[in-house]
Amino acid sequence: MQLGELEKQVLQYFWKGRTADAKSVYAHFEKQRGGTLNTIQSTLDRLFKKGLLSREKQGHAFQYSAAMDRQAFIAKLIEEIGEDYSADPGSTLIAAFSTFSEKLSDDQVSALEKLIEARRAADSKSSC
Amino acid sequence: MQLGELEKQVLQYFWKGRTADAKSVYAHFEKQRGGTLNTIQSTLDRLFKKGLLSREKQGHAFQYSAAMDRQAFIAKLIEEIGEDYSADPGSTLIAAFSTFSEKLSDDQVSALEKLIEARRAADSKSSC
DNA sequence: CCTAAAACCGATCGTCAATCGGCTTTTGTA
DNA sequence: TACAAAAGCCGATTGACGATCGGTTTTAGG
Repeated sequence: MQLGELEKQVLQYFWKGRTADAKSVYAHFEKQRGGTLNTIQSTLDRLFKKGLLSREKQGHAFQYSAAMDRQAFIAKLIEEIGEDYSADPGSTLIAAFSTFSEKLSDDQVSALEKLIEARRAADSKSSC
Repeated sequence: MQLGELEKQVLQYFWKGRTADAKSVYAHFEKQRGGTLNTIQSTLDRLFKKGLLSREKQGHAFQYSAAMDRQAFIAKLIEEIGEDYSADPGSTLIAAFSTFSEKLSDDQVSALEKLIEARRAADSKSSC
């Protein structure tokens, strides 16, 4: 899932938990980058078609909101990396993430361990 | 770092630990996908310019090999995701990876824990 | 120095994001 | 119900970039 620059920025905007129509999004981005309402509109449409935004008609306009949160999206991207570059996504990614972890602080590594511990606890609960 | 389909395949080829010139790479890919030597050559060149392959002249031809292994490359991609989609790469990625870990088997989660433990041990050693 | 092999250059094609003008559809209201 | 504004949708264009390959230049080795 390769996104363009504007698409990324718009997604970030919706990850703040907002719900907005094209006009509002345009109002937000017009100041910092110019462009026209139409550009925003087609970007919203592209993101919708990619399944990254949800929308619902409300009066005149569609109200858009994030279809998945940042965390889920990033997890999806990580998953894709595995599919693209590895025959055995699981284990390769694990090793790679370990390599990546070299750039994390001790605190962050601790946080990761806690999260894994938590998911493990949830796991054993659901399987009993 | 977005790669094209052929680029990915060529990279995978070199991750098997091989060193090869354009002709050899072409011999390998010709059967499965056709194309010309020139196509392979320019793909090798693109990968070289992207820093993903190293090369060294040997006689007539360049001998190419992977500039970084699969693991390092994937770690790099994960890092880029953080840069692209998060103000705070470290912690967001950690949370996202935890989400991703839901798709891993218990064994794989254990493996990850072991790797992190190992990296932690290496860490405390180097900092003392 | 000459020649074959390899590298390099440049053009073309396909895909896709960004951009935006203009047409169509929808909706609220008179 | 008819109409005007608002919003959506369509199509064209531009700019990147990977894939592809023909043709020219460079180079290594005899």
